[in-house]
Amino acid sequence: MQMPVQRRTTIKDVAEAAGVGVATVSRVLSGGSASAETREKVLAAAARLDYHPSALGRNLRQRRTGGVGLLVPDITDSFYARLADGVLSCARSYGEPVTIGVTGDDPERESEMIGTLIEQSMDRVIAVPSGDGDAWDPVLRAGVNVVFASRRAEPDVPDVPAVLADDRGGVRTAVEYLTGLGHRKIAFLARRGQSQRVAAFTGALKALGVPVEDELVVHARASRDSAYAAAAGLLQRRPDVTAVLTGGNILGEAAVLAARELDVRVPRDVSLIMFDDVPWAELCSPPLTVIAQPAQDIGYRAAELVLRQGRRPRTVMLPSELVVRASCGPRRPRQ
Amino acid sequence: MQMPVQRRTTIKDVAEAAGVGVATVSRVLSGGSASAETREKVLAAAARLDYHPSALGRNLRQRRTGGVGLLVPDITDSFYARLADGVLSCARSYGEPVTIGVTGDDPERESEMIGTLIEQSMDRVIAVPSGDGDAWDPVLRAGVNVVFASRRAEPDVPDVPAVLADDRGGVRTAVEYLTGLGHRKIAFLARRGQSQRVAAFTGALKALGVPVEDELVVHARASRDSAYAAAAGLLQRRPDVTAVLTGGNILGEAAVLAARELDVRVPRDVSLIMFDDVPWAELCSPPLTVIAQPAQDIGYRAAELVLRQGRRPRTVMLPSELVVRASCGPRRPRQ
DNA sequence: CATCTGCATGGAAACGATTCCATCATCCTT
DNA sequence: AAGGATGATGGAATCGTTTCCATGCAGATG
Repeated sequence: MQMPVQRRTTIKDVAEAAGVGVATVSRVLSGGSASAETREKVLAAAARLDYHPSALGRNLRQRRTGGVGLLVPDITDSFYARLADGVLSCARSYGEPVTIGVTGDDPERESEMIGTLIEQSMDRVIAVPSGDGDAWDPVLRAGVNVVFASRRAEPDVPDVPAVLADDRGGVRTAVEYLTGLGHRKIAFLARRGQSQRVAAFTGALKALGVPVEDELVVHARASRDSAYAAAAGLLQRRPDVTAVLTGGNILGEAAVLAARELDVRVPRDVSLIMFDDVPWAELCSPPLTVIAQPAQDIGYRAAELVLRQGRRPRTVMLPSELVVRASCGPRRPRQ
Repeated sequence: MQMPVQRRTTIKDVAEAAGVGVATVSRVLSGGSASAETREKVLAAAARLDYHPSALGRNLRQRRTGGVGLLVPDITDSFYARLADGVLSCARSYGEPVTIGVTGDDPERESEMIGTLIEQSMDRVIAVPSGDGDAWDPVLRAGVNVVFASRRAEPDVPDVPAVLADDRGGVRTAVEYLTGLGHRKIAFLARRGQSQRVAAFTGALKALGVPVEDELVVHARASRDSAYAAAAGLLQRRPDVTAVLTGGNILGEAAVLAARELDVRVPRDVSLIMFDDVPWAELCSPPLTVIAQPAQDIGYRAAELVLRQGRRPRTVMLPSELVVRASCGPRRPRQ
């Protein structure tokens, strides 16, 4: 049984029903000037016919698609999910739809998605940039309003505002905390694209007079498998390491699993601090000490920046916070 | 410094550059018939001008927006995030953008988002329905291709296919497992809208000859707070309960926290089974026994259904699986 | 040779909104 | 009372595509 598909009621129908011209209907509906009497008639007709303006017509005429595009590396990662939630929540209050793309932190896929966005004439985009800043050139030239969230592109793209968490501060606090507990051999498990955090890490070590070993900064790709391999590799290769800082919750998860698998006790054998507070950090055994990031806020603020016209600051910095639970202890050599 | 915004190159520009008519360009680019020579000229011109067709123009003409709409209760919930990931991954292979809306499991918000979808002329929608099936009437009448994921609307909407996990089977296996361990007072922590699972739960109990107590089915709203309140309330009010089944991972998280707070040991005092396997279930202390759901698959299959034309089955049922870890033990009275 | 078939082609009409501009009525000012 | 300012109004152009249809040409068929 096929339901008859009814033709969409257009502005023309409303105009006819109200006995006025289409221009008048458009004006009334978008808040232009009109006499009280006409306004009445038009609104009545629109309601009677259950008229909903077509975004398509409007967008074509205005040469822009309403709504905002959002590009994140992985929607399955709690951090990006919360970020997306912030964007969605802000966009909702503006009545704007949000189109999401997953880049997998792959520059090529990112370019592909950017292409789609241009094709859609999206003129407002929030992105966690994965790759090459140069990929954003065509977008900017097309007049798209871009805001970066959670990190900048590299090489950096000037004129694009960014909403960031205070990585530097978070890392410094964490490193100070660990050295305070006596740790000297501290490793950093990073994902590609976290050069900002890595820089903050080595900087903090230097500032505290702790020798920096390049080999203690380990890079993984964005997948769970790669994260696990990196974590397990580090723990096996360097039994002298007594503390690990992970650049994200996927890596933190991998570190916990790898430690458990290799029978390395947390925090007895190694202390662990994870970037990003997630609901399960508290449920974990032991509960994890984390550097909390305001993921939802980052998304919300970025959306505000992209949706509200007006002066746009170059950078909005949001605070990170060290949340101490039970995954760190005093240094005890493992060997 | 303001970058000059360049005018978009249109099909007309290409036609001019290639020395042919616009109709011909359109035909060549969308695979229509044309002589080899013309095709050559057109493609060369298009490439030279870096022409990207505007989705806006096409959509208006074809009276439909490409892409698919996706409505989920909460993108922050790992289950829905994975479901969304499945949808995104399938849609990507079709080159279709995905627009996401969060309903918060609130029928009113759902209606609002449905309104937005219609306004956008989205003609393909995947939804985890929150409320009233009747809210979907206008959408269907507008000729939109809808597929439900993870659950059906109630009252059910005929003619809308659904991709579901085998709740019934999962619940039955779990209940059999618990009764096998000697449990008789088994509670179900449900979220609103999980009547399907609740029915399966009471059904399974009946089939095993265990008396059903209505009071042991507790309902919570979609928020973390509400989930915690429900879990804590249950554990305090009914010290005779020795096993708890939770209808989702948020409720599972709440149950673990509440138990810990109230000094109820898992699995010594109560056994716990959670619906939906999440990465942290293994990291939890104790590791949780769960009913795993193929969230990503559900999303992928739903997207396939909505994107691929052709015969659409009324229901696609995907298997659930009981993953036994360490959160269940033999019955030991708490009192 | 006349006609028919088939194909490539381009002009023009949609699609549904916004917005420019010309028209007209009304009211105020001098 | 004439002129100008103001505000409401509707016709028509526009956005960038697809698609209908008429045209013209080439080759096949009677």
